Amino acid sequence: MTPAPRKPASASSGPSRRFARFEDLPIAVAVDVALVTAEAGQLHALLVRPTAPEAGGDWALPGGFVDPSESVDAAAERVLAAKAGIEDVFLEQLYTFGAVERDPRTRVVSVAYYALVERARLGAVLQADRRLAPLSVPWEGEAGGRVEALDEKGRALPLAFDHADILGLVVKRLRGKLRYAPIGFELLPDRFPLRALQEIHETVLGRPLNKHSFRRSVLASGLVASANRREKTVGHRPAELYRFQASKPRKDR
Amino acid sequence: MTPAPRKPASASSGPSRRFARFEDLPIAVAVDVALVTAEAGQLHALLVRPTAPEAGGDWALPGGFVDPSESVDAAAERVLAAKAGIEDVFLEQLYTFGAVERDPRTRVVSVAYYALVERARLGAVLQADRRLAPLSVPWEGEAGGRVEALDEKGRALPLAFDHADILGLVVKRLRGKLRYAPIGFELLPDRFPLRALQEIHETVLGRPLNKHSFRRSVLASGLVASANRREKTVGHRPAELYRFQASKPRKDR
DNA sequence: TCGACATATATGCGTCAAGCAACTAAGTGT
DNA sequence: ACACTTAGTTGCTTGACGCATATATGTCGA
Repeated sequence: MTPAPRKPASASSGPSRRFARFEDLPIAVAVDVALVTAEAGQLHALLVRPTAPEAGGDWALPGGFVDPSESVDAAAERVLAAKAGIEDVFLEQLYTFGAVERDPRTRVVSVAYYALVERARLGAVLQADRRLAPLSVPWEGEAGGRVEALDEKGRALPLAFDHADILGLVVKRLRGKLRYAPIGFELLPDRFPLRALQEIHETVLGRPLNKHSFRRSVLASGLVASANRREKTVGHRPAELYRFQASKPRKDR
Repeated sequence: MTPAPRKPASASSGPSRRFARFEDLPIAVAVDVALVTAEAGQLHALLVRPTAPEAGGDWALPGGFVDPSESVDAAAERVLAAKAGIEDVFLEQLYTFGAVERDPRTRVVSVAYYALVERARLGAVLQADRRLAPLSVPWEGEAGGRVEALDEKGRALPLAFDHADILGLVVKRLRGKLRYAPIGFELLPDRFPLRALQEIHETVLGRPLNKHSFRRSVLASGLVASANRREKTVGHRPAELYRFQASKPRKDR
């Protein structure tokens, strides 16, 4: 999974070193955040190139160590704000990666998060050092579900550590969550045509959905309300715009 | 959420203490394992009384600190084997609890796991210091979903730290997972009547299921196969016994 | 030995959600 | 006026699920 040095750094710093108190155990706690959006039928994630060549110069998810005075959740928010300038978005813990040698330098346990944001909010972030890379998402049933990040020519970008695994799990989580949670709205602007929501779902699930069925179920869910407005189009009938509505007036289940 | 001392121990050991290397950051990494089984229509979890009165003498989930030389997953397995004598069971990461003051003594980030096992495998474990406590499981839609552990008289046992939150999340996870994963079999012996599987599902979901529908969907799933055997009963028709079958010969979806 | 009893298993049918296809609606441009 | 494109609707079919009821298979007691 990771190249080169195999022994953890803690071992090389003294095999018989003892720690008087458990809070001195040399395990660093970090967070990695996958900032995901959808555009043109593909999922995209924000990647940064580490300034230091420690990770082999590979592209990486924004991340950082957890400060002892902050909660792990707060660390994820801080990282997202510092490295992407993004606040107040859907941010949820994904999974904790605790393999011994996931970082060849030293022992790091990383709590991975994923955030969802509409594409338009990322404009200011996309600079030289930071990029929004499209993800090559494998078919749902495929073994492993390993996800690659692609550059502008469709080549796979080398990802640091186990960050490809993290992205793979993000996609799995999104697919599972879409079945019962309204996460599609996180990737859309305030007002949107139903077709855009369907495209989001199809992008996440990786398969086409029936227009009538989708429309029927979304409207019946009570999660959307008409904005009494229409989109501006250039050669065809404009679609009605909807907005997300938190209330969920279904009977039960 | 937790009583008494509010300041983390790291602060009291020197407010301006610096750490030369990030691996000396004073955050301890621990695992807590909820060992869950089902019996008589109720979920049960294994609780231990800490030998030291550090946690206020409250009942707690089996847990321990992660050793720098082992993965977090391995630590969970080790804790389960050491404190419950249980190996080779369904064991899955649940969530990582990272609030600053979840343990009033010092900063501990805990990776929670849950394990499923059939009741019969727990026999040797239930001793004076360890107990299998029934869980009072709130109704699905209920706010918070906080779960209590009950003693033999139905009174709520005081639980250490945020362990009640962990148990609440276990129940939520089980309910969600039951929809698409065959976790019911983990709680049953090798051969079982379908009625027992339905009882497991009803216990986890907290609501009755239609017998015909349940039977139909389970048999259609291809996950069970007849064991060509019947249970031994004492006054009525015996049920056919089934066994879990890994293959899943459905077309898709 | 036979019938009451309890639980298992099957049958029939109504309801509802989802899928497929074809149709109508509302814009722009020639 | 008519072609073109996308939006939205209608009708029908299929399949999953729920409820009620009937039949099956064992034990047990009169």
